[in-house]
Amino acid sequence: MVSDPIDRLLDAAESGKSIIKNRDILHFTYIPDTIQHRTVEQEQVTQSLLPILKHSRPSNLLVYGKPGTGKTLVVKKVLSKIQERVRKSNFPIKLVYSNSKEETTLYGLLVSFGRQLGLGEEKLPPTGLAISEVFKRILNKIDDEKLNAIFVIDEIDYLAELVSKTGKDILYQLTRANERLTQGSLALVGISNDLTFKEKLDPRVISSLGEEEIVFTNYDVEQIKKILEERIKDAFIPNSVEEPALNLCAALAGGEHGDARRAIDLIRVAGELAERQQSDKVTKEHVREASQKIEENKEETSLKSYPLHEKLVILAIMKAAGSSTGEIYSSYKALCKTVGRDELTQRRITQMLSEIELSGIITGRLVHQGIHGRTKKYKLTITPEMVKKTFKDDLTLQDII
DNA sequence: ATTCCACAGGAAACAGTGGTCC
DNA sequence: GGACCACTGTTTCCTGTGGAAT
Repeated sequence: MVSDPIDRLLDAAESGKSIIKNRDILHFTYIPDTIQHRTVEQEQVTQSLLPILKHSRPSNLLVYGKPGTGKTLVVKKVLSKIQERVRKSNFPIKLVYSNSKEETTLYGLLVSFGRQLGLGEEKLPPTGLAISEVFKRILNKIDDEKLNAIFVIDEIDYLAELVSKTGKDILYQLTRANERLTQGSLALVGISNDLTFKEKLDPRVISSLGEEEIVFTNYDVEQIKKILEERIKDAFIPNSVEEPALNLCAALAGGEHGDARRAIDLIRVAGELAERQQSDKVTKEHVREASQKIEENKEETSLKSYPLHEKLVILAIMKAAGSSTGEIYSSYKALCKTVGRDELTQRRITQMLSEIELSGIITGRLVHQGIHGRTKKYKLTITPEMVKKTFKDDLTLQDII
């Protein structure tokens, strides 16, 4: 009897040889207790939002911390607790959360706020209005319903960037909104990964936005280890994660930025790998493998998500490794010709190259060649096979790979 | 000491899309 | 149906640059 490979895997999965008993726990945001190592910060955040309980407007608040330090979770937890208490006292506060990285435009961010305040499509169309008009409608809504709104703006550094790029001073207007409100109030909670982002802001905004500031320090390796241990206790069957594996996991994530999110991802993937290999323990090797796999996945997804011209540029670099912008550009032009697409200007391609460089798929090095001018030499950081593998599904590219 | 290369990369303008408002 | 708006991806124009060659 020949066993079908699909059946074999399904049988194995069903036979209960899994060492992860609750997968959900292995996601960063799952248990509120992820942030139990953040008691000081929890207190600080609560302190500064306390005025809400006394029915007055709290100070604006800025929260800093590197990714995976639990800052968003803390803010959300505190606010939801406050909201719960306030609900009983029938003092209407309205919590509004938005992430400026997900809402890629100023307009989108404001609309997302408006939606959460209960403005429907007819009051707040998804496009077409002037930003100042959207703003006015939001303020009117707050005033009309005598709301005490709290806007939580996650990754506010992105918003600051948008503001400086477009010249529309949304942040300034938001901080001054209370002067225009007669019935309601508006408080801001900004969350940022970047401690230096304030430099980009208008000083007037800084003074009112930064009324209170709280910094989340990075987790150290010991703390990450504790966090992992707690998760492992609940998510894995007992004794299925070897001590060295745990240590390595904490070291890898702690060494980077003290990123608990990454640590938890790592142990989850390692656990899944171990299961797939029918191993009953998660070993150091699994963690190493997981770390590598996460890297590769990142590369693959970012490669796949590039639009056509970016892909052509990457292929051009691949065909002429270690070459200068000029060479890449002519190689790119040739590729455009073979696939029958109009080529973009060199200026645009230089820009693309720096964009791709940011993602880490290629690296560039500025070289001065005396009379031969200066140029930037690029090369791939991933293997050409990887590129070929991910691009081979793309019909337009099939001929040139 | 000057010149001059081969670009880097900033700023602004533009075209096109998809929408509102009156 | 024309004026206006936001936004994206691009083009156009531009200034700046370190060191080999002269």
